[in-house]
Amino acid sequence: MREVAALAGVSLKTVSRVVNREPGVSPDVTARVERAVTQLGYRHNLAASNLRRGHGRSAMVGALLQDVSNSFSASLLRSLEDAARDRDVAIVASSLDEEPARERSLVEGLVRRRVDGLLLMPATERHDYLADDLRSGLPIVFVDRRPNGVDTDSVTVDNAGGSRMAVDHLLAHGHRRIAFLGDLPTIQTARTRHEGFLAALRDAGVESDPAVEATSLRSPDDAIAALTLLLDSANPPTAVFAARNSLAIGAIRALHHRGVAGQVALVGFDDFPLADIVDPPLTVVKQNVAMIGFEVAKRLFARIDGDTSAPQHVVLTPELVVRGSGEIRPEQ
Amino acid sequence: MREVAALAGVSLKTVSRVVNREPGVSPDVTARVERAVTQLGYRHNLAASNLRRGHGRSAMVGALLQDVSNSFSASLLRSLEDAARDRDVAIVASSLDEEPARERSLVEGLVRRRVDGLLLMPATERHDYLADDLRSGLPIVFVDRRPNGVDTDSVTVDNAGGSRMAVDHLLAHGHRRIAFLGDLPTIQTARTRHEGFLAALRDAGVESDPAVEATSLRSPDDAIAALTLLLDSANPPTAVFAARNSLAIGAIRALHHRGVAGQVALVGFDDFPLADIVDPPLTVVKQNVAMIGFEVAKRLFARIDGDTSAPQHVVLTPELVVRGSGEIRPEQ
DNA sequence: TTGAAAGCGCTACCAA
DNA sequence: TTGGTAGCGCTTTCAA
Repeated sequence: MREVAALAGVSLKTVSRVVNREPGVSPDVTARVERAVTQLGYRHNLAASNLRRGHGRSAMVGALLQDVSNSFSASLLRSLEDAARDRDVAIVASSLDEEPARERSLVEGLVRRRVDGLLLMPATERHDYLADDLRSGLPIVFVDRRPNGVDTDSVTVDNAGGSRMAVDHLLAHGHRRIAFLGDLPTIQTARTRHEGFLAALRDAGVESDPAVEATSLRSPDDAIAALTLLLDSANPPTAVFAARNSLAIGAIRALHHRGVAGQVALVGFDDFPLADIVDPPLTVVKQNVAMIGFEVAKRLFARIDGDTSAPQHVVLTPELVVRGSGEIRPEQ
Repeated sequence: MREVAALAGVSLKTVSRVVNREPGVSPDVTARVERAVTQLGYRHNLAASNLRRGHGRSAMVGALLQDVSNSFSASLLRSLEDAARDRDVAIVASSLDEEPARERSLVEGLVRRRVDGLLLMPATERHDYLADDLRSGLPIVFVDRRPNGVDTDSVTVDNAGGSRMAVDHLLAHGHRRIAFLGDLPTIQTARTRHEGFLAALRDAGVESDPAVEATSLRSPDDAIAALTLLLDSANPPTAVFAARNSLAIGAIRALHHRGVAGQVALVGFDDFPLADIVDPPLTVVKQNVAMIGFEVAKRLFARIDGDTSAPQHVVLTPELVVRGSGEIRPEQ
């Protein structure tokens, strides 16, 4: 910048004015400065600029997702990006992989980078560690899971209600022996979905059987193994509720391997691309990801713009999408 | 930081030493400073730190993908992230959506943020505009598409060769009338895939017919419309080559709608999750995304670490994955 | 082992 | 309309 000023024969401050398009610079000088800028290949340094401006803003927000390569996280990221674009805010994205330690160190890193806000799909159980940052004014919006130990905005879906929809649907189609495939019970959403599953059975007067419930399943392969075991058991389930999309995918594979793809009913939680053209087309409880992303972005940027109202907890209702796999009736 | 120094009764410099874990501070003082840090909720400011350090590094890299919510871009992002994690480098991710103007403005924004390097899946045709930044030492690695007008590292796949594999496979199964579904010819990879398609037919002595070739298809819906039209024509194709994954998805839907899913052969370019459980399982030419991501990250961080050797152009060979849809023979 | 002063690149404030 | 000076939060250099 000093060089630009020298070359254009003006002061530093004037260059600053031109670069920031501040009013009150003669066209003549503006042109001279701009020529010098391109000639020297000068690049404005945003970090230094923001430092001096003092407002402590970086024009960046952090997005801490579970896994940017999974469709749910990726779609969320995209929604946030679309909202951030108009404001020239950049997004720093990272994957947590359900590892609490990683969450904490990534949050730390983002705070050091002075992000203006944080989208957090937490891997931790308790969030007290964020209290300091929240108090100092860092906007944090939780997504998919609610904050615990601190109070800040969140956007979640009604997981228990979603499970209930799935189970009620299977019950309505005559099933009484419904397998449950779920993720780690330490994960809030996984736990709630399991509870919803059990509650729906109880309310219908159907006895649940832990023998057809598998939890702590982390991957499609885990789901394949678990479901295959159940199918091979003496008293196999006639229907399956897979409480996460990757587990539904594993379930589909397992059903295919065992050659019972059209005979055992299956409902998944969480839609995914192509769920309508797998064989048979998958009935799912769908979370409206675009809507979630929209709400999250809305909250986050409202906070960044100075909204200091009480924390809001938006809970969206998922929707049952009927496609075929969930309407298979039990044999005989 | 000043407050921390005051509270701990030491100088600024000493706080700096403790925060950066520099050696040569007595344990006693270290403890006092750390207590003050937690008490005051002090957060180290990385931007200011990097500014003063002068090396101009930000510990961030930019990733300019086509669309972070599509599986190819998202997987690439994930690979880069995994490589960046060990180095405590953050990733700023954005989507280009094939819009050249957006690419330029996003690059500009990242340069102003002084990212240490750039992963670019370009939306532009010519890349001369990057010359200044490259000359000034910004590492840029192109992925999926090669640079044009400037020379810098790239990691791509052999698109023409991949198309050839697909077509040869269909020819070997007796097809002579093969439809082509492709994206905008302005997109380098789309063009090359089309050329590979034509070359394979030519080499096999099969005459190509523009009537069964549809290009400029941007979405699954475009592919559905185009293929439906072809299927309804007087002389419909017996096989389809869909030169991008989203077009293959559209093709599957179209074949289902027309009830010819098991009768018309289909090969896609680019694998995607679940391609093995759609109906029929999709035969594809697969790009090894993890490998691409690995190579990209390797090049990028090598450059950041000061590698100044001549630009490298890594070309990976795709692989035909046989699953069923591509082995359907023409009727009669 | 600790500290004082200078300055990274930039902009706010005030003066000309 | 333009310029000088001070200083954002931090680290470097050199001295104590």
